[in-house]
Amino acid sequence: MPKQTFFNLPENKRKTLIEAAEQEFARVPPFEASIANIIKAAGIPRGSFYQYFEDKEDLFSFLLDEKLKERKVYFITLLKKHNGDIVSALMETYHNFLVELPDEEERNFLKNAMLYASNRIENSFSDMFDAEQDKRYFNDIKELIDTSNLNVKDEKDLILIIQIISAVAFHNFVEKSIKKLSDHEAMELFITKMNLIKQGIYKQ
Amino acid sequence: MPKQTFFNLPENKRKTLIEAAEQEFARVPPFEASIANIIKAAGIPRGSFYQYFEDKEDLFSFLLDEKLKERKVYFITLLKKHNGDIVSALMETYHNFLVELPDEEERNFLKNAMLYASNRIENSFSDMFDAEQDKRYFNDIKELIDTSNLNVKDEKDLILIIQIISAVAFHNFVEKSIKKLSDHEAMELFITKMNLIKQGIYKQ
DNA sequence: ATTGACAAGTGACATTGTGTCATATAGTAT
DNA sequence: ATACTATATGACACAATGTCACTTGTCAAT
Repeated sequence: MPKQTFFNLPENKRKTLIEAAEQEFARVPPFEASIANIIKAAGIPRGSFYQYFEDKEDLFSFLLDEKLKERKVYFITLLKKHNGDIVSALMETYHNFLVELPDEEERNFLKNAMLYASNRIENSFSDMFDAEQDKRYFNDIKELIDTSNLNVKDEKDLILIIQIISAVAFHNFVEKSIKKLSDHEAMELFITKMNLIKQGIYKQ
Repeated sequence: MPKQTFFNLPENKRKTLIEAAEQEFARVPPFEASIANIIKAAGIPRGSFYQYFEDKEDLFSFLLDEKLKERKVYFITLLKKHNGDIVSALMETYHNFLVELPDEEERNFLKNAMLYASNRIENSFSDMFDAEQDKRYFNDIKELIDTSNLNVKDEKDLILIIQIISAVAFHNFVEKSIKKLSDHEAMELFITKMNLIKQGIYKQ
């Protein structure tokens, strides 16, 4: 977590700094991002940076968490829209992520995060069950999911299902990036995979 | 790829260098690994390193590919042992990976790779279909897989299934590492996930 | 208004690491 | 012996990180 000093900063200074950091993390993966670039763009001295953050990692985590929070809120909206059908909701989330993210910078930030800090993101869903505020988030989601057509016998199964579809969505995105698939191609593959998971890969 | 010079090296010098590199990449994730440490441990001058490799990334890729090749060969063995049941074979592969990897260094190398170069590994299976030598590997595998109980209508579906179970295995490992689960706990979760995928997450 | 105490700001600096290059050395074919 | 090519080497230029001693700002108590 950033230090208190960071949160005490006047609004506009904090915004500028965040904006500069987002630019840098959109430009290159986190491990290549340079603090020097960030402070130059934000116009703050080197020492100040270390007043606000432990290090680059600390800043990156903060930004990533912010973004993921937004995504989670959005996912809840979609879950409602799809009447609790978790796979449909995820498909629209993914579609939106691929083709409707309007901001190039946002897109690249998330792409760099997914490719090079995947461990953090992949567990974004899992983390829900540890942190306190996210326990509430999971409960929200659990309420919304329609389990009547799902093959689950308890809450644990539900968690596993969320993990499975997240893992596949995630993998699909990595595949898209590496093979440079079009949005359409990636979406096709994703849909087929989801169908396989829904009906089961083994014959009954 | 390493430069020809590297392959021209006398056996023992090359071994020493590889050993030093593996140690370093087992110690820390690739982006924190230091060339300085590697050359110090290997006892070669700085300039020589750049005779052999483009950069750290080049060396890391080379080592990773070597390791993955070994894993692939092992997977084929298991596929035979399990009479073409791809899920059973993967479960044993995963089990072996968790509890029977004897070498602490090997284990850490792969762990660092999986956590911080996941994009490379996740596509290890996918890559099979691009590179030439790996096309042969996929054909080998395809021959061995028993598709009679699988819900596949063509080769494409089979590829997707391989991707799905790889993605889930991969995610499971990341989860284990981050939440520090025991081998046993991780294995339990994995088995349940595989069963969900086999029978389908939706009621028929 | 002055003081003191604590919070925040600052940039020079030590340290560590990277990739390059000019030069030295070894190997080989003629 | 010569010329040509491949390899070896470490000093160096450059870039980045994290720290620290010092400065500046804020604000409550007197």
